[in-house]
Amino acid sequence: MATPSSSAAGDGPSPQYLKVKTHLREGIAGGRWRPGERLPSEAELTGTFGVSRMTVNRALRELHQEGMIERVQGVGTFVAQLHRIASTLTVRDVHEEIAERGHRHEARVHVLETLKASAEQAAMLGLRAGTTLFHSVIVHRENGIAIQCEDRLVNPACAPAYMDQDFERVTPTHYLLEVAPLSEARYTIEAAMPNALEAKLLGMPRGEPCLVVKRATSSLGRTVTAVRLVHPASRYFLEGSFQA
Amino acid sequence: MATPSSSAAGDGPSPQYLKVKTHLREGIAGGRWRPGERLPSEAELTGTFGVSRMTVNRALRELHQEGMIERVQGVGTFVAQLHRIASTLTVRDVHEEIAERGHRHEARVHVLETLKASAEQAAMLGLRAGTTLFHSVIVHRENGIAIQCEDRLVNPACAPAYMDQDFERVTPTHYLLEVAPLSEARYTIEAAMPNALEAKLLGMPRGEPCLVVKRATSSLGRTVTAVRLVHPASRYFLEGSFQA
DNA sequence: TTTTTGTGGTTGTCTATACAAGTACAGTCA
DNA sequence: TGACTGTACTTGTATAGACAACCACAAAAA
Repeated sequence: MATPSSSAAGDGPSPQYLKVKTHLREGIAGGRWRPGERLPSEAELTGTFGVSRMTVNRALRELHQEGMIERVQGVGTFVAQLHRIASTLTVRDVHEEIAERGHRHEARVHVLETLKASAEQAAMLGLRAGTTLFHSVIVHRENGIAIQCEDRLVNPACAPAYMDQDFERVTPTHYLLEVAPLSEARYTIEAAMPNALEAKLLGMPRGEPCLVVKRATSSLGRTVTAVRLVHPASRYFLEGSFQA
Repeated sequence: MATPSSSAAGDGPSPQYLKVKTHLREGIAGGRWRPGERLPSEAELTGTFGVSRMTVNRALRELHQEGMIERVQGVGTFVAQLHRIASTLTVRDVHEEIAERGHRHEARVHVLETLKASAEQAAMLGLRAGTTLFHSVIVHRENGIAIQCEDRLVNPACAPAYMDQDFERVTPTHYLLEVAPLSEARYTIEAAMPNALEAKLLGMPRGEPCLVVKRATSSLGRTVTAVRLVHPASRYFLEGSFQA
């Protein structure tokens, strides 16, 4: 959320629905209402704050979307059981990520080829074995230090011109998002040792593990690309935060 | 383009605002509107769907909250640049996670002690060095297989009775969430080699890396606990999905 | 006793209207 | 030319009212 967690700062008058929202949010965070406990009804809050029901409703609806409260039609509104710590983990384009830190991004293309899909590769893209695929291996550097090795398979039907791009200037992620609108992605995050090629390309000391993100992206029901992003443990980690 | 377009379906009449929402969402996912392009104004959508502006506004506001569109007051509504794949990564209580898979969860307490905080430990909890802290090391097993080593520091001021709990029955996460309402958490995810103790407790083969989640949890502005969760790479990974 | 029916309270959605705040642009004035 | 102003359009917020859907609970009926 953008706005001040506590009462309105100097940015001028904050909207009414935000006052209701922060009042409830602070009450929950402060233990005024415990998990499972019932909150005041919309009608009560309408009276308390002197605002219309629609305004109260918006506050409660947004708190519900944020997972802070549960609502049951005909019964009432309750504080959610917060035994989960959920937070949006953003897996961004590595170029953007580096640029945002104010650092220099370089990419070096080590492989850019077409190949016949093995059974395993075909399965990742939902195609038949033997189909022609595009394959690229690119190392990304932040201020000269290798932080990611990107090993990617691409479905030619979704990005026919993939082989003609200059991936030292535009990242495959960026290009593919322009060519095929993103509709779905699945990913896993795991630790692993790099294979020989990856260790060499990343210039990794022997015995150092990697943080590996595997991601498959679909557009309009077709799998566009499957990528394996390998990061040296000592140079890269994911972080996030959760605010109740 | 007439009205509802597509997937309304099955469960009876879906709300009007959802029809507007899915119409726009499908248009964006299908490339009808490209990233950066301008969408119809609220007034136009009002006419197209024959609903009130408040209903259209709700649809657009929710799409904005979901990161699908950008809105500029006085200018218009635009398709967001989807150069990021954001998804809620849920870091749950390990007991719940295992139970959800229908498996058996066991916990074994290896350390449960009070200690004087080192400078580094104190910093993690925002306390002064030398303060008394609680410390626990617990190994969690799924169907008898060790999948997590939980090394935790606890601020005694927030959970005075921590040492009296039976953590083979209730996980520290669960207990602490009951004692101190969760208001904020920060975490990092990284790959690392286990230290000697962790490798032994987890029964890990030599040379296998770990997925490490570090998390600090705050309640009412005070840091309650800092935990390091170590998972053998071969037995544990995180996964998630993103739907546009 | 068991079943049915009403009734009041609650959330979910929708409307028509209103004003505020911001932007873009054409037209006007110096 | 350049600065200013007015107007139209857009989104942001708020209101009062309405009806639907749903639930809990008490009262009435079997």
